[in-house]
Amino acid sequence: MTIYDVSEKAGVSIATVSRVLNGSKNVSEKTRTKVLDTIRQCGYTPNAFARGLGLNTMNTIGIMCADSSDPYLAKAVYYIERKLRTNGYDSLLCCTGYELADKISAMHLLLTKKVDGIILVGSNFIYEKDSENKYISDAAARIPVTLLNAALDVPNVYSIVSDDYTSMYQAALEMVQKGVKDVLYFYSSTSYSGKKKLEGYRTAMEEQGLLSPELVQYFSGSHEDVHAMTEQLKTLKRQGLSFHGVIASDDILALAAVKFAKEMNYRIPEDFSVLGYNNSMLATCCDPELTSIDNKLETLCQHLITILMGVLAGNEMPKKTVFSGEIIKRGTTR
Amino acid sequence: MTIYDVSEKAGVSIATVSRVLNGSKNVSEKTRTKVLDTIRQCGYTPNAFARGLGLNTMNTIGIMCADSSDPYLAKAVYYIERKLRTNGYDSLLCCTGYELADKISAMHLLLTKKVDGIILVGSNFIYEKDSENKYISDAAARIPVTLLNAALDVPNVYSIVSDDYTSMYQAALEMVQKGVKDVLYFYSSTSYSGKKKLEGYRTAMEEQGLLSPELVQYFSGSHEDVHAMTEQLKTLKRQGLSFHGVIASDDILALAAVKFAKEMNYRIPEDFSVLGYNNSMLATCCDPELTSIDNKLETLCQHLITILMGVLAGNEMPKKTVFSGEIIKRGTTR
DNA sequence: CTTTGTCCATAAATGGTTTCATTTCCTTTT
DNA sequence: AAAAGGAAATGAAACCATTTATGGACAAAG
Repeated sequence: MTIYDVSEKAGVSIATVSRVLNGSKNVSEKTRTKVLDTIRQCGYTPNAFARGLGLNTMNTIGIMCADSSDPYLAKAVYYIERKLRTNGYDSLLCCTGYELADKISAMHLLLTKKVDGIILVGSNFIYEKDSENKYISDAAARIPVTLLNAALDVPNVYSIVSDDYTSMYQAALEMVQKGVKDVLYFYSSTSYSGKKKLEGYRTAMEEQGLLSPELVQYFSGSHEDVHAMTEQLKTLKRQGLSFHGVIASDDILALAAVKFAKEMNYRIPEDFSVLGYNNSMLATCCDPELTSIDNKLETLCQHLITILMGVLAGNEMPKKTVFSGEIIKRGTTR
Repeated sequence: MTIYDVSEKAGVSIATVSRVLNGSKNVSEKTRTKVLDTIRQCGYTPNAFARGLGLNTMNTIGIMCADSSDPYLAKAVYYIERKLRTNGYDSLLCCTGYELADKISAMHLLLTKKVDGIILVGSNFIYEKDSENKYISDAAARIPVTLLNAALDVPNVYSIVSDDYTSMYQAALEMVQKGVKDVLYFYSSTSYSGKKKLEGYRTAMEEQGLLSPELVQYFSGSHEDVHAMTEQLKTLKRQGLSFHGVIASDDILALAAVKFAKEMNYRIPEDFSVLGYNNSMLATCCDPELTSIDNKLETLCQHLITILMGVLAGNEMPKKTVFSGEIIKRGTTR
């Protein structure tokens, strides 16, 4: 069943069928109903590939995500996909992993498939060196690229970020002011937003004259291995490091800190404070429940889609948008 | 830059360029290198839409998932996407939500986009009535459909399931045999696999003469609302229901049960046993850690892809494959 | 009688793949 | 050595299903 069959059956040209299909103005009511009837009768649907060829688009957006099984990124992908589809776009998902080479090849694949835009979900797509971000600017030379939780100042790249720096700065400041002097920073990511968070903590502690290198601890193990995280904290304790609060770059690290505190028989939050990040489901799974920073993921995603749709419609759009986070106070802080 | 430009520059016909591109046999080594050189020189890439039109495929698989932000489904989507791509297929993701109407329209969308196959991730796509599953058989009349964690006996539909019935049966039996007589079943899903799990519990309890309707409790609230889950258990207790063990259809429900037990000052597992399902990250986040049933998600996904690839290659493939689960013993059971 | 505007058909363009026919070249036979 | 046969290499053209530009027919208005 092709547009030719329809045109023949309806006794009009294929151009007229196309016009009816696309709601073009110059079609008489009589012809319109006649064509629509024929289409309904024989259940015709336009061939998507031919349509793509003619229009040079199939209304598809490429979503790149290092690991969509990470709960936070999964939520982002979910929001983005739903909002894209309500805007008439479909999502081609690429889980790239964390290797640059794999990201580059996934990017090539999406460009080859002729998507209309690319969304990079998560801060791990931006690297230190400009040369390592070339794959992004190259793509942006062809189609708009949007970044969630990362920023890059390059033409045709649009960044949507939450103000992780300030969130962490305030969180650290608050914890110190509540009397926790030796606050350990526990992190597992050196990505764009990972750096911002660390910077926020550092600045706050420095201003209070409390910054110490041993209090900044990197966890290099698997992202889901709560055991190993707890173990690392225990080892630090055993080595004589004193800390009565943990600010974590992530709820799961925070959860490990809570586990650690319990095993040490500290009272939470009286003897030991913990602060997480992302305000994920884990925060309410924990006992006591985690105080965590919410970075308004859905708002970020909504805005990202708005920006991308604007760009695709040919409008001028802001290159970088910053949203502020919010500390959700629960049981692990005073 | 089209295939015509390349053919002109290389002094051959477009057919030859196409043959070189697709690794056809009948091309002399001399022309092959000449064409490849020209292609490299001018950085030509075939137009994906034209290619799709010619081949009637763009090597894309549609993935439908009610809620890809659910950790379990997110993991499944992640595995599936990665494995698809290593097999040369891309993933068009559709998060449908739980409404049948939305599933149907997402299905239409995927068919319109001419994907080569459809994967339904999660057991919530199968309904009681045959008429409600019509959207699946309709799709299967056109392209292969594969089901993860659900089964449907319809031509061109391939089901990959874990044996939830037996897993639950054994888990319930074991708990009873360890001396927990009043085991409450706590569930939140009435999907295909949800029913199988409940059936497993029911049969085991019935065989022991311990089945009681009040011990089967449905949670109707939000999937992430641990509070409400715990609250429901507390209410039951307050109403005089006696239970010293909970078998949950999901780790998060199990986690709520652990919270409940702690608030009641029960010792786990001495006074109170809990068993979860999915062996998710939550299981090791909990304190004590959850005993949980692992249904080998990655194996299921791997097999699903193998089946789908086989079908797409034109091979005869098994219509239904069943894998058995495994109880991962941790701290919440004796 | 010309102009304007509406409606519609024709034809070109989109960028590939594939089939079929033809040429080329090598081997075998006479 | 010439002819025939066959396989490999190549090109021309058909085909895929649409959009869009162009232009023609016809009716109403000036």
